[in-house]
Amino acid sequence: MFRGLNTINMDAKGRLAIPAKYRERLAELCDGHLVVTIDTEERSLLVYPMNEWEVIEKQIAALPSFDKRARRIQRLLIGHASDVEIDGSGRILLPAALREYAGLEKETVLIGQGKKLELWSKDAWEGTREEYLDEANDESQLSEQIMSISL
Amino acid sequence: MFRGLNTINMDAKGRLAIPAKYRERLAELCDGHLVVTIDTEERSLLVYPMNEWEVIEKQIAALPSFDKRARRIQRLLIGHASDVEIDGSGRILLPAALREYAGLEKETVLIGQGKKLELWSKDAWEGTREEYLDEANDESQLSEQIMSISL
DNA sequence: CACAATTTCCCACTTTTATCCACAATTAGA
DNA sequence: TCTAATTGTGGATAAAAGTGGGAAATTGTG
Repeated sequence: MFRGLNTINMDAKGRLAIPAKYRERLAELCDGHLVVTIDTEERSLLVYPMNEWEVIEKQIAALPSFDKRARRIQRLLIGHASDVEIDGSGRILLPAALREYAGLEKETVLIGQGKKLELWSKDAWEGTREEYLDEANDESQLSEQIMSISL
Repeated sequence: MFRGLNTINMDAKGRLAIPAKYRERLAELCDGHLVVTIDTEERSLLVYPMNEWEVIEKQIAALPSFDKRARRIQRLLIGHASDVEIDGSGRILLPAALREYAGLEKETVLIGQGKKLELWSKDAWEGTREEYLDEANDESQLSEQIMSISL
């Protein structure tokens, strides 16, 4: 499971150093071969090890193609999915289109989310996080399922 | 079960000495491998032995990922969860982002809470404790379940 | 086909992190 | 109360990771 939050500076060429603690696992899992796509709910990016992505892609591709919403999801997710390799210095190069979508400039935040990672611009993340915290304290908004977890 | 309250000075590098009385147990339970994340209700941190954390993480990860509220909780809890190891001198290094979240500077309070520990800045803890005491004396705020406990 | 622009690869430098060690403070025992 | 053992604290140093930039290779274009 990927977990935890890492702030990473993207350089002028759009290169992003993957935290060293993740590299070994990524090398094992997928030989450093990742897929980056957009998160359709937030202005952020999703980063999958190739093996995990393939599972997701199959599910998306299997959606009924006569369903308009399904086709939209397919266009968005598969359409933006970019193959990306970890280079000799542990960095990936993010396609300009994806950088733009997520508003990435220099300061970014890479967040472990179980089987995948999420990538945010630092500013966007900090703003969004405050909203989340407010909502997490509003019990009326939480489902029973969530309330039942005893931390 | 962890119980009791310990005041600990964090050093300039963000290192925190785990009370000696906990060390042996933590070595047995999880080989000194801990996970620290944020408490979403208070500006404090939760410290879990790895084995306990894994139980929690599974429950959180199992929430339906198409539910926005669930995804927010996942982002907050799993996203801030940091692996941390007890070093040769019995200390852990707290990631800067978590220190910031809980407003930890130097004086901190580590509080035993059953299967986990909570970490507060001393000032924040003392303020919050007073609030709790006031509320606990206001019987109208207590649920039947709480009232029924015979101390 | 030549040239420009972009991308990829590689190397060197800087910064950060981890590990180790030494000493101070505290506690427990005699 | 003194001594010994354990715990707390700070810092030095070696290793690793992060960062930037230049040259070579590739691609696109006139």
